[in-house]
Amino acid sequence: MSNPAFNSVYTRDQICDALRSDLIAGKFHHDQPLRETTLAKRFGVSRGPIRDAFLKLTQEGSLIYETNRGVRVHSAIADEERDVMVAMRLQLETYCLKKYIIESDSEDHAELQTLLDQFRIACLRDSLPEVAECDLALHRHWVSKSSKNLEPIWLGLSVRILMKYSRLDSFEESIEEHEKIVQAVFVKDSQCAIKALSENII
Amino acid sequence: MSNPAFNSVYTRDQICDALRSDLIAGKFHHDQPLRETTLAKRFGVSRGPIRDAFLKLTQEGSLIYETNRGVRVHSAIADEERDVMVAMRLQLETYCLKKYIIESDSEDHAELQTLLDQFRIACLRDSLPEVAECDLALHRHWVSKSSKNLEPIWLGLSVRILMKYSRLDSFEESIEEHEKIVQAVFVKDSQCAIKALSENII
DNA sequence: AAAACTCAAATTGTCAACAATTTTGATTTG
DNA sequence: CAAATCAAAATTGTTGACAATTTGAGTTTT
Repeated sequence: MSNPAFNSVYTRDQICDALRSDLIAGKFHHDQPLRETTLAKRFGVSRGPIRDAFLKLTQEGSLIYETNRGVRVHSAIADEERDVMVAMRLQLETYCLKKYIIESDSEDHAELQTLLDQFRIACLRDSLPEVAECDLALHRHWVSKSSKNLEPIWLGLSVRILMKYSRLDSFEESIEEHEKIVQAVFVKDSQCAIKALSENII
Repeated sequence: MSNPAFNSVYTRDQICDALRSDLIAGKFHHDQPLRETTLAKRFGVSRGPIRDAFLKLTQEGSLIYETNRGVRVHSAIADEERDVMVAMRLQLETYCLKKYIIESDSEDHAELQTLLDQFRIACLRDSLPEVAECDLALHRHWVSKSSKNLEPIWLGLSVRILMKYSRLDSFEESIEEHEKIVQAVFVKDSQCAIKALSENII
């Protein structure tokens, strides 16, 4: 929320990421319109980069665009639709995690450990936006390492799924789930990792 | 390819659709960079709308964007990745088709019939770009009617899958497959429609 | 001849201004 | 008073200009 007017050199992608975080964190209402000029001021840029970010987020599915009317936050998805998305995401991540276990080296594992630590810290802080972001970053790690082609598809799914439940019931439980996955990855136990993953993504 | 300079009032989305068709039809090579100015001239607009279209296509996954270097056509996906995408797409369309069968009215069915006819014509003409486009339009019909939320995700998957095989082996076979699906839809035989769908999406 | 350097050309990034459209609020009309 | 009308304000759409960056050809240096 606090964006210093000075030294604000936001790139397209940074603006996009910042807005996505806000969306996941539920800082905007459903159907709330987002105004180009308002955000241009907030990020200290002109409307061009803002429009770019809007288009990306629209394609991801978290914003809706209508000609001459701009974008607004997407309305909530139905439980049924969410179920379909979850099943698709699980399919995608299962493939990526298997591949990751085979191909990852110790450097990757170190990075994974860091992401897990950050996730744990966010949970302990009880900060929903941070937890959601760290959750996303953790999963993104193995997806991104496994397939640059699947990554954008994964992101679209995950954002919508996270938006639906801005409420992760129990943070402690969530830590345990992720630790289970990462542990299985470290010992290269594919089957166990997939099992833990399918319990996490629901 | 032939775009009259006069009366060229392309909107963002039209440009996006036109480029997507070209991409699916294989009119650009893999890794070929797309230049903003070149396309701006072709569509008779300034660079702004072209950038918008690039961003959408990038998010869909058919283009790759690098800062200060613009976009280029995405490189081919691996067979493994394609298999994952196909499985995801099938899952998504299965849900949509079931829902469509329940909810569609006679007006929808008339539209569906039209799309099927157009697909048949394109096949008989032996024009790959047209066939690909009609194929997409047909499937898009029931996806779009069933879920505006799933539509963008579906599009991203389908475009990449189609790009991989710009070669549909047999057009006659493809007609039959689609006729089977549509027939089952008309008589509201969900099970049969899903079966035909799963034979079509491979 | 290969590598490093220089500078112009091509290309993308950003912006501010203006045009077109939609929304808002006040006013008129029945 | 409700509905229709109209003008002003807000907002998006598009453009051309300029800045920043990358690319590529030619030159120099080793």
